[in-house]
Amino acid sequence: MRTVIARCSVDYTGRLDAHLALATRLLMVKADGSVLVHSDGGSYKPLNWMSPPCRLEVGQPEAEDAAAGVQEVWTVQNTKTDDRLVVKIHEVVHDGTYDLGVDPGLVKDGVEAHLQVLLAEQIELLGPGHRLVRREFPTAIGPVDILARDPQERAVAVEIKRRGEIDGVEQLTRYLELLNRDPHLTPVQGVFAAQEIKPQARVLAEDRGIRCVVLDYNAMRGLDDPDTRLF
Amino acid sequence: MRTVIARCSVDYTGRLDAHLALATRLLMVKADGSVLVHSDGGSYKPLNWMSPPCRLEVGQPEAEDAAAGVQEVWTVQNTKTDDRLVVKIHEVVHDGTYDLGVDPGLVKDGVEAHLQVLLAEQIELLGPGHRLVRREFPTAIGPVDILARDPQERAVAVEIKRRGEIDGVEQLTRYLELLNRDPHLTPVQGVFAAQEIKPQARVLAEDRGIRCVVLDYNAMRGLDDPDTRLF
DNA sequence: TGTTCAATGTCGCAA
DNA sequence: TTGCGACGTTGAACA
Repeated sequence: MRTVIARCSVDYTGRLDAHLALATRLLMVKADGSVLVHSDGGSYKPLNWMSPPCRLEVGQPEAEDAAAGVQEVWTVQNTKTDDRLVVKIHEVVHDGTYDLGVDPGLVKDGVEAHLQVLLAEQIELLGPGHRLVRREFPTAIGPVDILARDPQERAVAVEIKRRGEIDGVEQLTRYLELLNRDPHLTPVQGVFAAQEIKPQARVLAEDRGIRCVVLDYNAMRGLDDPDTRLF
Repeated sequence: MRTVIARCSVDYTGRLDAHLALATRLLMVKADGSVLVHSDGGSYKPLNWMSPPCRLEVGQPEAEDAAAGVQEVWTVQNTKTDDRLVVKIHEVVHDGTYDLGVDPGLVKDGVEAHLQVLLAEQIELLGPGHRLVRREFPTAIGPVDILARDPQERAVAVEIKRRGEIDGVEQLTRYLELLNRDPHLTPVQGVFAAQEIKPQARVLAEDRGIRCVVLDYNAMRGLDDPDTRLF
């Protein structure tokens, strides 16, 4: 990992063309040759960057640029596409190289998959007397998150999202249409389950006769076997 | 802008929970208090981060952590949500603070919009005798990039992409299906115009009777009024 | 301020 | 490799 604080201008050519006027910025050069250009604000997204696989070449400026004060020109060329990043460095404020080693990586918890496992374990959150048929119930257009039976043995198809929005309702609608063609299943009740359900999604779901269930992730996890916790 | 190279562990709690085991990483602290945690690889996305608005507080470790070698604990709390990032620092390899000033910001060029304007001006790139009806021709599912008429006055719908891939062909197909329902327009010829067209996209387009046109952006811009150039 | 839509999206998984 | 969908998506345009 190399970090350079430098007054520089930057040009990107590739899927679009983008230009950064002369200013002081942080340049981050990673072990794989990728380069990030950060300013002192904004989000986690760099102002400009080059993703791997790519190669960084450091060269001398042409006469015109040299006359304008350019000390060094970095050319970062993607080795697979024709994307290119050119950094013209006018002044280096700081330059450091550090050995970071290999990162053990990020461990995530709380994604949709975990919600699905928890809801399968706690299927009565759909209502008393519900019974799990299976998770990832296969259909021609992909698996339904959960298939269950209600106390009257009627089929219930559940679509789970962390955040319930309209596209999730559309997805469930497609599943329901398909599942209802199966004489062993029809009529299939739809349940849209999410930690948070957007008003628009709720309206659309209920208009289509789909029941909405808000899941309390922390409560569900609290009931969960602690051995299955990730950390 | 402050950059710290440190051996640290990181925990995020918020929309999900995520954990980074002890390793050496780059911590970037921006002027607005936001923090990025980068490893020496991967993409431009940090392993973990906190977006503004947020506040960084530096504190002492609890007894147990101190015994495990923690020197310092950073707590980065989002001031609007309950998202929180906790960085436990075991060893600082480098610590630097730099004044970057305000960034003039990114100037983008060559996006789809500019190609659209240029092609509208140079509509005969579709073939001699073509005539522009309008850009952003409205349909129920969104505007078509360009609607034109060929020399025989037949409607031509154009979808423009910088890089022509399959999803662009699908998009145009949906527009064509809709436009062809209009008796004043049907039959509508489809044209898929891009600086570069992927072989798969070309095959799919031609299979559907959609014509492919490769645009030479530099040539088109050369014919354009230089006053409209961005930089 | 909230909503919708594009992004140099990125990332991960399965076919 | 490619296709598909989720993302702590982010970010901008627009109502």
